[in-house]
Amino acid sequence: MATVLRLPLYLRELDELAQDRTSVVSSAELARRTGLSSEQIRKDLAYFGAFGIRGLGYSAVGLSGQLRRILGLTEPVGVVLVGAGKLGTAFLHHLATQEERLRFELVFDADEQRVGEPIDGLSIMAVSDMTRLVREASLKLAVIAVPAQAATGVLQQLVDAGVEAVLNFSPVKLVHPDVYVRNINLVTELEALSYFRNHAVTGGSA
Amino acid sequence: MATVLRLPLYLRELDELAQDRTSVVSSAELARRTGLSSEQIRKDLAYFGAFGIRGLGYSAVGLSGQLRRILGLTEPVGVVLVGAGKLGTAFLHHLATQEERLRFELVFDADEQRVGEPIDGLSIMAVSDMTRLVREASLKLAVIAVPAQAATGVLQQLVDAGVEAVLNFSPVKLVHPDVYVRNINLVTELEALSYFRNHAVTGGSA
DNA sequence: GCTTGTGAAAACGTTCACAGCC
DNA sequence: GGCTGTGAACGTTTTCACAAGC
Repeated sequence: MATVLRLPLYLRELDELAQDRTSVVSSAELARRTGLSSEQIRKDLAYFGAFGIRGLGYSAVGLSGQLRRILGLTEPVGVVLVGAGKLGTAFLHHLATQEERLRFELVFDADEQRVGEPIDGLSIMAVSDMTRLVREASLKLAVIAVPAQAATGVLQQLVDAGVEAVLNFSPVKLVHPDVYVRNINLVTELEALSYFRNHAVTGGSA
Repeated sequence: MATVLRLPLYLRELDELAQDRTSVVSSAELARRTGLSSEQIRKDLAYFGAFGIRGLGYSAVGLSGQLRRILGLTEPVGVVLVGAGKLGTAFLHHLATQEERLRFELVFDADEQRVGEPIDGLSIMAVSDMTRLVREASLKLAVIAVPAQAATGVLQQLVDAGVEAVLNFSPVKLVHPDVYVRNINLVTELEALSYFRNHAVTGGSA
């Protein structure tokens, strides 16, 4: 659902506004800040309930709390990273510095040589221990950043370990009947850019 | 247009199949390989013309050529990277090793200390020279991987330099009337994952 | 017989317009 | 008066069903 992908965007703005605990924000103001339309924001929020006050707007603190509840981010959520190559490492670092609600707790890499290597406060673990360690830590969210040929196997191992949602950066589209997989293919995105350059389409998304 | 975002996916599979220059592939086979439905693939391809042969399928070599033409990738395309932090560097490396149709030709970073630093065969340039150098190299595609507060300014400089399409990884949604901007917000994607974990939605996208 | 190409239907997402409420 | 919440209109994307062609 497209709506859900926008909630974190709102949350980000609200948390900034919520530093003044009394601040009230209108859908128009959120629209300005996020680059979306105000009616879209109202529709998105109304889908989950009536959080606003007519004539006034939304309480920043209140709405932020609602969104955190909806997203399941009321307390920090642990994430497992598989693949400590350049991309995985960059994502790990990105998250460690930019986001406190989500936290990588385990990192795995297929390269035995690198097991034990410290990386942004964590230590690389061996994939052979993955299923056990992920299960023991009760991690439900995973990021896959491994080469194409390893991706399918890694996904199955993660599902076996109890993971319930996966963000996949490997260049193969992963699908699994039991868990939600979101695929992001960076090369594909860039190649598609080339089309839009030639066709002067303006605007964009996400 | 959703169709365009899938063309690179087809291209990838076709190029693998096209190693046998006589190979012919059906939409069902492409569907299996890409995780999409066969009718979707036929619709996508039919949107740009009738490339198949009824009863047989599509010539891998022929269709690959058509898609390259449609995407504007018949010859290598130069790309400029702005922001040589962890994320930008990872993307640079990723592209250098995984994709020969697109090639980063210039890299910029705001940190003066890093100007001249070698990076995957390129040398980091100063942002102060960006507009001039990008224009001289006639680059039309750009990737932005800079912190939020710098993103808007960088986008405008790139547009001034003649860039026509942009892939933006900074956490602010960029919009510009004159060029196509595709925004990818990694933190947002991961936060949304948390929702899908809690709601047992299966499947995924892109 | 097998597979493409396509109109029609359905699902999904966004925008519009305004009634309802503070 | 101002802003939310929502039904209706619109547009896009996907799925269905099948006729057309090798």
